[in-house]
Amino acid sequence: MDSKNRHELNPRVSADCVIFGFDLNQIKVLLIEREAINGVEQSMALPGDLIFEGENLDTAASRVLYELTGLDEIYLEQVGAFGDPNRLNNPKDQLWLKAVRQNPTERVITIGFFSLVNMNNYEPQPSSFAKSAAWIPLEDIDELAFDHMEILKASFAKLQHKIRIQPIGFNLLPHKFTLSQLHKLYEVILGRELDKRNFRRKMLKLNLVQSLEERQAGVPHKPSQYFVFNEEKYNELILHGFDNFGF
Amino acid sequence: MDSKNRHELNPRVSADCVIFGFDLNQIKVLLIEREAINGVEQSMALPGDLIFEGENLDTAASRVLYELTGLDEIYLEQVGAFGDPNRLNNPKDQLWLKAVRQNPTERVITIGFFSLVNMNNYEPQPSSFAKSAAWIPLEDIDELAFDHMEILKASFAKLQHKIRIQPIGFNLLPHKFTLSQLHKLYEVILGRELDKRNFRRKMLKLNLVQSLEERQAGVPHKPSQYFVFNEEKYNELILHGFDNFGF
DNA sequence: CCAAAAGTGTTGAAGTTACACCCATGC
DNA sequence: GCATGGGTGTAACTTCAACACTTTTGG
Repeated sequence: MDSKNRHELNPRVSADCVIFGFDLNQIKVLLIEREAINGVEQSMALPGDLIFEGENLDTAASRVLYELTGLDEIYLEQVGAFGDPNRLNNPKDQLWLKAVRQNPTERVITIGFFSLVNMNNYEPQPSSFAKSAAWIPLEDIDELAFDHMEILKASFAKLQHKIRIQPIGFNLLPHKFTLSQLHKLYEVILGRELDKRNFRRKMLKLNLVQSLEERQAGVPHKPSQYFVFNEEKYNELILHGFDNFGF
Repeated sequence: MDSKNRHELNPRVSADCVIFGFDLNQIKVLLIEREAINGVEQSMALPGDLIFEGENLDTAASRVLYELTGLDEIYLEQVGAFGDPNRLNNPKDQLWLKAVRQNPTERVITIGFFSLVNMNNYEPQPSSFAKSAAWIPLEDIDELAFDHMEILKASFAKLQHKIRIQPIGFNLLPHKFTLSQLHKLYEVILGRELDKRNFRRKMLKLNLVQSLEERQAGVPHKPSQYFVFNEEKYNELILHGFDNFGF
């Protein structure tokens, strides 16, 4: 490509990120609140941006994530390209694009990503920029700008599928966690109850977690043991064709 | 988007198709042979094209498939977007692009698809156009133009994964087939032997195939029974959360 | 002592793997 | 009658699903 363009925006291609978090009770998504335009309220939107000419697609997604949250080295996975020619043509969305884009009617293909973050590592600042971000419970989201609802649904479907095959859920948890927290995480992602004993048995058999001496303190019930994720074991399992968590 | 542009090409986005076939013995891929440029031989390439401004991504992929093979209503699945800024910058590839593209140095993001076809429905015509197509055994392919090798690998990995979850393999077979052919298909896609008796038992238990009265004729061994794919049963299984073929 | 969540084993059913021989046909 | 691939059953093992009570803590 033309080297003169490397730091210019590519007006035809963007990256949008579905950022999942887990507050130990439910799945949340980090969304952008946008100012009303001419008095018309705007739906929330996924964080995203046009890519730079010299930029990889996943670098662009990482950049969006970093610029919003300051977080780096985050689990990120491409979900696919979304390119309906009419994806930006909703009148409300057009209002907004006219306010912020040089050429608001240009067709843009977006590449959707999802990422998994430990919510504790990012607390949205009230209106830190013009646009402010908020963690919204997944189940409360029923409308988003553009085709972002479609991207969100595809992302969550991929997460649901992938968590059964690879232990990516650990990216949503703090460094130390209890088995109950992990259990709850699997239940909310898969959308169904999992038998507590069977869950623990399977998880421990996989050796993906190792227990610490430390226990919970200050809880009004039997304190739970803390665990950490065993990365070496994970890498070993990946090599040997680990592909079934059993759920 | 600007309606004036609907029938123009979008110079920044293309669709490339990995077209898989199965000759009852091995997996083949339909590749494009390209003329040498200035005496420099060109690697084979995946069929693909820039998209039109008014065109959906999967419509563009279908169009590529249709223009090449005349086939319609083919199993097609998006694999993802491939957008390395240097993906077109190999000198040999640049030679070719200079010969065929208006702006050969423009960055192009491509959306990769794979499709599954019944090879009997398309016999490449020797040089039917300037460019001719050929079915190449998957295992013989070790070099392709641009980043097409990467797209091929991602596509095959997705095929391998998906065939364990959904019975998409039927798209590679003739309308009537034998269980041995189906068995062989699974073996070559998964890359390992599967026990004949266990395979048949599982497949029959799923009720995804139903036997015809008809048997093979003219074979120098016990003639095999023909089966057809049971689409109603498939749709029923999809609804009820069918997600494990058991391999 | 009460409420709350942590933690723990067993059993029956289902599914998976491994394995060897007879059958029908063309030549 | 021989070569070729088609077609079949069983037994040992592993995995999965279902299920209830005791423990530890804070208040």
